[in-house]
Amino acid sequence: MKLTEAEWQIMNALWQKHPATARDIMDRLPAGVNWAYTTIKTMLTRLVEKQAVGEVKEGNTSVYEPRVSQQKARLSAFRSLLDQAFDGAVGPLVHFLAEEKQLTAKEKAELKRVLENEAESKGE
Amino acid sequence: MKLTEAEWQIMNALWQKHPATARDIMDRLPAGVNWAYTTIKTMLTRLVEKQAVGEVKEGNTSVYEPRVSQQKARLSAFRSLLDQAFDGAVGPLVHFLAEEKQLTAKEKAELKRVLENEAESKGE
DNA sequence: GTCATTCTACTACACTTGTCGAAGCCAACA
DNA sequence: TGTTGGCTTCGACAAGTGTAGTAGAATGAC
Repeated sequence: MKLTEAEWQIMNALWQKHPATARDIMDRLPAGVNWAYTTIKTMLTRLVEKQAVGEVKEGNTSVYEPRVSQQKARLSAFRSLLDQAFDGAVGPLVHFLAEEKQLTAKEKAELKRVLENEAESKGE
Repeated sequence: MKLTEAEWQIMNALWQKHPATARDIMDRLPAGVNWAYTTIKTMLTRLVEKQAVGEVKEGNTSVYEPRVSQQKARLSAFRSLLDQAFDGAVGPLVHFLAEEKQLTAKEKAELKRVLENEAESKGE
C-alpha cells in the first residue's frame, strides 16, 4: 500500500477521527493545504479504489473509514525509505540519525529503553 | 532535493564510486534492475537538470559526479518521511520503531548496538 | 412548490515518472 | 575505407499525480 504525498494528507486527517465525510476531512486538513472540495473527493475516490479507504453511503452523503491502519502505512513507508535510501537496513539509518544529530539524547534514551523493555518482556 | 525512486537507484550506484560513466552505473545497478542504457542516460540527464549530478565530457563520453552528498539526500528523504507519516517529529518514529513487531529481532539488536556505541564513542 | 445549498459523478488537463527506440557521430579495426 | 560498436541527443508514450470545474440530483428553508 503505497500512498502518495497528497494521499497521506487525506489519510492523516482520516485517521485522526473516523468515520468522516469529505467535508470533515476538508476541515481537518492542516492549515496551508487549501484544496477544493472536489480535490478531496477525487483523492478519496482514488483511495477507495486502492482499498486504503472504505466508503459507505449514508443518505446522500459518503462516509469514509480507513481500511489500512496508520501503523501499517507507516511501516510500508518506513520500509520504502530504508530500501531506497539506507541499503535496506536499520543500521545505516540509526547511524545516520546519530550523525545527523536528528536524535536528541532524550530520544536515544527513549529508544533504548523501549528496546530493552521489549527484549525483557518479550519472553511472554 | 527530492529524488524519485528510480533516481535513487542511479544515485546509489553513483555514490558507490565516482566519477562514473553511464555504463559504469549500469553495471553497478542492483541485480533485478535491468534498465536499457538509454533509460539510465535519461535519468542522468534529469539528475543533471536537477543539479543533483554534475556532468563532464571526456572525449566522446560523459562522466558523472554526484553533486549532492548521500548524507544530504538521506536527510531530505528522512525529513519527508517524518513530515508525511510521523507528524514531523522524531518522537512518533521512535515510538513506532519500538512498537513495530515487524522489525526483526536482529534489527532491534542492531538498533540497540548502534545506540550504545554512539553513546560511548560519541561523548565529544 | 421553489430556491439555495451541498453532494455526487464525470471529465479534464498539465506535469512528473518510468521506460525506451531511433538515428546520428566517431574511433578502431579488417 | 567501409563496418562495428559504443556514445550521444531527441523524441515519445503510457501511467500516475495534483488539482479542479461542471452538471445534475437531493435536501432543507421558506
